[in-house]
Amino acid sequence: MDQEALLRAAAEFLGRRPNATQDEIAEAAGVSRATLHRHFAGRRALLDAVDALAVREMRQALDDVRLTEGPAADALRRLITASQPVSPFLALLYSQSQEYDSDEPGAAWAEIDEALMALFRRGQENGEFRTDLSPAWFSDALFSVVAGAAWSVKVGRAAARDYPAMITGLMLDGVLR
Amino acid sequence: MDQEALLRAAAEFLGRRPNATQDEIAEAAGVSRATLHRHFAGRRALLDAVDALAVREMRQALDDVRLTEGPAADALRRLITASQPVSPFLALLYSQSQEYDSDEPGAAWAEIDEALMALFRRGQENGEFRTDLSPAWFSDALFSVVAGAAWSVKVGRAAARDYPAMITGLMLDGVLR
DNA sequence: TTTACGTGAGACAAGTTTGTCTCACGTGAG
DNA sequence: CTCACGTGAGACAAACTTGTCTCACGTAAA
Repeated sequence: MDQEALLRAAAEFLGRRPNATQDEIAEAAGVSRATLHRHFAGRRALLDAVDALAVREMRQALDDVRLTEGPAADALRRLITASQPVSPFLALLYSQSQEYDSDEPGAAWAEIDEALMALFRRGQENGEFRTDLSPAWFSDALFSVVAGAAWSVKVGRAAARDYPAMITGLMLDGVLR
Repeated sequence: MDQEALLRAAAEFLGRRPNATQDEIAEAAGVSRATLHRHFAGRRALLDAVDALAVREMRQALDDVRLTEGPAADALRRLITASQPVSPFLALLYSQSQEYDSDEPGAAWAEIDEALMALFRRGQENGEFRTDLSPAWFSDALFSVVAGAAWSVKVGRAAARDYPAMITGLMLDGVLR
């Protein structure tokens, strides 16, 4: 198992069980605790690596989908689709970045949050999106819904292939017919 | 501090920090660890009590709002409003109920989940709600959005008084104008 | 074949958390 | 005033987790 795959497995498990012990994480990732330690020298290092992975992937997603191009709703759809690989651990990092003891991860997430809010603002300013709810809420809600969808997929309540449509449908149009 | 207030404070803190130690929980609740222990004899007992509190409050909310009466959308609005007191720790319990080691809490949550899905199905059958997304997803999404809103309120990104409108707006109508 | 490397298992020390208890104190009621 | 009660602080043992290391093994490449 290469380090990236190990890190991803650990991240996904931690996304579901923030309380997991190093033993449990290692087992879930299919390696021994010694091996986990060899790759990530301690829990702190592992958490930092998970955080860095999520930030990197979110930044990549933001770059790839070019949030500033085209209609805001289309950009949001692209982003939702691009978020799927990081979705199993996204909410873990984002919400805990507010509880984190280190300044740097928080700054990275703030930047990502700002990019999302800018997208929602753009949509509001050009008339695509409603203006009675705040961009900050939209950003938080998107993270929440992404996390919820990841969880649904993980526990088998939804199919992975439905991930984009589930979120897009709900975020853009809501449940009303 | 009476036991219920202590439990609620602990639950809210745990909702934000599932990893919190007993020391941290006690401090957040404004009591000593010894006192926390006197009320809840150990972490297991505390978690069980938090779970029972959330289940009780959700059941109360479901009873109060009478999900089977009136239009499904109105019932959903009533439920969203009624969920506010339990929102800070709802997602903690619901998502962890799937990871729980005890059968009973899972069963209680399954019952609550079923009531929610029944509401969404009712809405779909009578034409109020879209049918292309599943009631299971709607239920999961509601829990996620409720949790996200609670978090937004807690960290000051949204006002508590806006809680119902934030969720109702997003869940029912989405972000599109 | 040998060598290099990565690994798991197991051991052990250190660190942390938990469970539990005692003592002293403060508060409110009678 | 005394009594009853709840509490925090502190102590300590037990349990658990973490960090770290060594040894033996398996695998792949030369």
